[in-house]
Amino acid sequence: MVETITQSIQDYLKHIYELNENGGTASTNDIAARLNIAPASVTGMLQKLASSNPPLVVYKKHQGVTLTKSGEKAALEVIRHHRLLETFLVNTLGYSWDEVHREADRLEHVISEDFEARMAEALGHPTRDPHGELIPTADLVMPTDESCPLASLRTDETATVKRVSDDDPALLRHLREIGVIPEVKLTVKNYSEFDGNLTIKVSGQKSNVVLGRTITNQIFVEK
Amino acid sequence: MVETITQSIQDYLKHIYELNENGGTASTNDIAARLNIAPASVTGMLQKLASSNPPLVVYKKHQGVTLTKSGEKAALEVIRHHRLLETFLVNTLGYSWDEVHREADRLEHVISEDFEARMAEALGHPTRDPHGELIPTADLVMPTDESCPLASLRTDETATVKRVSDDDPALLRHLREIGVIPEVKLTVKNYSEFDGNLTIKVSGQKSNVVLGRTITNQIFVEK
DNA sequence: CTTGTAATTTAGTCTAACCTAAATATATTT
DNA sequence: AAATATATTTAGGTTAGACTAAATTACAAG
Ligand SMILES: [Mn+2]
Ligand SMILES: [Mn+2]
Ligand SMILES: [Mn+2]
Ligand SMILES: [Mn+2]
Repeated sequence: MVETITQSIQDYLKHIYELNENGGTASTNDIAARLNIAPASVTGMLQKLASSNPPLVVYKKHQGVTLTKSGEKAALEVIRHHRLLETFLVNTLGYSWDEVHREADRLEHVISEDFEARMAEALGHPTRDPHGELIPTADLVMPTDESCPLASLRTDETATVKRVSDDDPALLRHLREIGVIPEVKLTVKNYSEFDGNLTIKVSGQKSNVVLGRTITNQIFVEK
Repeated sequence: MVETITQSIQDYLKHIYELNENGGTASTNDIAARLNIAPASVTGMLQKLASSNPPLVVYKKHQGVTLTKSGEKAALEVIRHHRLLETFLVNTLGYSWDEVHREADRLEHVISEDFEARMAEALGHPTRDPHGELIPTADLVMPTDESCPLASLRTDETATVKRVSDDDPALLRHLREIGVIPEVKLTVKNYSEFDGNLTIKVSGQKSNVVLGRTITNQIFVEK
């Protein structure tokens, strides 16, 4: 009696997965904010996901949710679709990295497993999408991510950009302009105690850039 | 007050377009059969499409529907998506021609106009899909089709295959095997008065094949 | 430990798109 | 022209997934 995983449910699971990655449990409000849906509607859906067979989330009133094993598999399936699609759109159809997210957000729900496999094959089984985000494997295992926010670095530390947040096209265009893309090396020239600004030397760029917390929290690096 | 054209409506319009191409008006039952939906539900939808703003179909009780100009544009938009997608799946992802229809039937509703344009560009603005069906132009005009059913040919007539019906994967695999694909030449060696069977010599194939009415009505040729 | 605020849940509605069963209109035979 | 068969419509109902407004619970600060 495995109920159907609709497109809507897929989006819930995907966002719960991402919230779980950071904060532990995903709160009703956070899910609502991400999905642009009223919190009351989210509560209804969480109850449904928790009492489906098999349950997709673990839910206790007022305590948010975590994914069950089944829920996680379903989430990783969608995330794999999303990230392979983004890679495919960039490599095969010449999209730029700030344009792919919205397109992938719709396509992720309708491609077949065959389509997924053919993309992976055509792309040479990539492990990261154009924003550097890790692509779950075909058997739905998420590789471990070693990166930390650029915001956590201090003066004189050097690191390699691994991934950047993909949901703000304007930010992505800006990052491309200042050369902050995956696998690029950078050095922190200065840290400001007061506002948290970082002055950064990006490898291959002439002039330094100063980046605020909002941005440096969306860039992930490995030292 | 242009109401939203949902995925469901897109499918109605697409099938009404194709029914209009043959029979003039599309009947409730024919639409129902094509969409696998109860006739009563189709009536409800037709009433809605007729009274939307702008109206998408012309509907008078018990007399079936035809598309309005707006309805036709919306239909051609979906059909263009569908046929470009089929071409793209074959050319870029190595699908065989019997596998593409189902995939395209889902994707056609979710790709952006940008995706459409990029596909067309990448494919060199094709005019026919893998089954030989004509692709509406970017400004949504359907090229005129000069072909007639193979079933209408008689002994000693020669013609070029232009397109074949795309919705039965088993038939498509069979046609590929006997060499009946677009742009291939063939000659009618015999016509049977009784069952309508045609004996065909397909260019490039060793032995003749005998094809029944069900098949020869789904193959379209130009003399 | 009380009180105010923020988060969450409940209750009641709405819409799109389907369904079945019954009623009615049209078409085909006799 | 009537009788029958087929096609279509009407009526009433269901489900998924959203909404708003009101009620409740949890949490933080005094
Ligand atoms: Mn993305
Ligand atoms: Mn999505
Ligand atoms: Mn097709
Ligand atoms: Mn479709």
